[in-house]
Amino acid sequence: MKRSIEELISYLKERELRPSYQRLKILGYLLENRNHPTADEIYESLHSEIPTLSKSTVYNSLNVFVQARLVKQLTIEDSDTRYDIVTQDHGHFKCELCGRIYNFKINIDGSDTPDLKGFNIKDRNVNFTGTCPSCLKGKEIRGR
Amino acid sequence: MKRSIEELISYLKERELRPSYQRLKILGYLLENRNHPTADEIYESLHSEIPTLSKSTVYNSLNVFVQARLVKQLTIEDSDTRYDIVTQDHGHFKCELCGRIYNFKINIDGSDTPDLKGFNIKDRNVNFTGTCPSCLKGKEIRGR
DNA sequence: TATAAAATAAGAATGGTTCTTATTTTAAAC
DNA sequence: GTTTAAAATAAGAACCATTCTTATTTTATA
Repeated sequence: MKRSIEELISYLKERELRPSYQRLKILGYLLENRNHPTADEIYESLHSEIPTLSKSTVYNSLNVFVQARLVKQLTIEDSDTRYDIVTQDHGHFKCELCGRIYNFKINIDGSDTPDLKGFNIKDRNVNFTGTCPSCLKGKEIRGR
Repeated sequence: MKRSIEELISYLKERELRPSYQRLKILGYLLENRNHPTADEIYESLHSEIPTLSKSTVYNSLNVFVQARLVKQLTIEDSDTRYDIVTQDHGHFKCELCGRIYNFKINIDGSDTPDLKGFNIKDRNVNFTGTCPSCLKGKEIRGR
């Protein structure tokens, strides 16, 4: 269900970020599209709605959101930077066939990892790649 | 201890990769420098030794090594692509102050993760960022 | 309403990586 | 050792994701 504008404004004001129209749209997009979009996907989608939207604005806004810990930036493979509105630690699985990204629950915070004794952990990323059940099923059916 | 040329040649031949001089040097570099270097770091280092070495060759060789699963490509944050000769699953911790990358042992293969039931997992990456003990110590001493 | 600070627009610039093509190197066959 | 085909390299152009620059617009405060 779509968030109200007031909710989105709150999101930003709580973090002392000015709620410009563009920022609200970008934030709204991330809340409605939890498929870890790239900056380009966000831009392409909103650009049709806001013809004057600048790609610089999208990048700038995303960077500001990441800085404010409102959004999480993730790179699962290559230099494929994506954004996630769910900032609590969780894993990401990327299917190499269809490219879809699945979230999964993780139980790893590193505090009990001997190798990391004395380290101050700020961010945790768990990223897997492989083949999802849908694509595995497709392969089997095609007899590959 | 430096690996013999014969060992390096074996590494490549086992995977049906032609052991050109440049490839042997790049592979040797990764074995001797297990600090997850970037392509540029590898290039800059070897370039003084092989003045005609091309950056394309470094990228090409690294990509071929990754393809052959001889080397692992990792991206801990941003679009900071690095290479690791240790291909067994393990975690990486990157210090945001000094930039150093630490390896740590992980106990996560996903086979017991309910959310990933039916998935075929090919690669696992666990990446943390934060502050390492050395930098934390430095901060304390400076009274920050 | 006025004003200062922040954000945006638009495109230039940057830099990491890939592409292109001529040349060189490798390896197999003889 | 020579020949030859295939693979790899060199060198720089090209690409593209992202950042930078600066004039203009928007936001928020007084």
